[in-house]
Amino acid sequence: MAQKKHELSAAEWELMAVIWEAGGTVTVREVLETAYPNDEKAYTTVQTLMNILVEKGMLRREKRGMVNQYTPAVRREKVLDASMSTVADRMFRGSFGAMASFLVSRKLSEEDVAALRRLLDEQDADDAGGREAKK
Amino acid sequence: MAQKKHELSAAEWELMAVIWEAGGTVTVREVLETAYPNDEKAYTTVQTLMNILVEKGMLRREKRGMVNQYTPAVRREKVLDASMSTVADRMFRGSFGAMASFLVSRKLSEEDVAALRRLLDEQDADDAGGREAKK
DNA sequence: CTCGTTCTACTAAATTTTTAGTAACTATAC
DNA sequence: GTATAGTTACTAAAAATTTAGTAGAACGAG
Repeated sequence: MAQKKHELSAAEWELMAVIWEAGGTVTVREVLETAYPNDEKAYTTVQTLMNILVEKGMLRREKRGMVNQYTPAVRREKVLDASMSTVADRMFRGSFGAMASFLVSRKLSEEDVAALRRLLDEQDADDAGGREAKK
Repeated sequence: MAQKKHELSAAEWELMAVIWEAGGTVTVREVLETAYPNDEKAYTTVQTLMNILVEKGMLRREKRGMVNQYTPAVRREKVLDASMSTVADRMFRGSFGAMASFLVSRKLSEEDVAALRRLLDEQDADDAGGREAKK
């Protein structure tokens, strides 16, 4: 038995990023080779982490033949929602607006800013088109 | 001796948020009462954390009379820079643009979006006024 | 078959984070 | 001046994270 908090740790995010990127089902070997092409971590380390991710409900494990196949059990957006909320709480007193402002004023390149403006305009168009706000 | 990584943990951020907010110099007692008005944590827990924050270079400690006074040794923006970079690396493959887009499309309220747009416009004005890009 | 490789399940240790207790030292209230 | 309340320094243990080893099963090459 184990953890109450099902937040992703740093190492776990590293793996999940690779797994989501892969698109479908992956093995320990595949994740290891993608994430740590120069054996920065041991095979069994990745194996252990992936099993923890199963316990945390982030991955599903299914044995095909001898080998375990892992599939994401949660969409990245869902996890980002939770994680970014945690970050906002921790660093910006819960304000996503403050976080966005920080990014704009200190972190975004000119191209980033231009893209963001385009996104805002699109969103306006959508809103005008009658999409209702989502909880 | 101890840690190599001087990143702030969750509990440490909680305290630093209060301390920066306070504006000046604080004591353990003050931080405890502000952050945990209902004794969610023990006095000595906060004391220990604040001393760890001194070790990490986040606070300066100076004894006034019997009591330790703690002062921020780093500005919040500086720490945010580092921490947000870590978050971007972890969750958005290092892309602040992607992080900002995520916020806009999934997290910001209408008011947040409006404020963000104003900020972008201001920034445009500044750029037009001849401020050069900052590294 | 037997050998070497690969994989799994299980175990466990090192590190970091989180929490708090204890002993001893003041200041002060009386 | 002595008890008390608040503070510090020190210690330490629980919990979570990170890392990896070991034993044994299963597969493929020859």
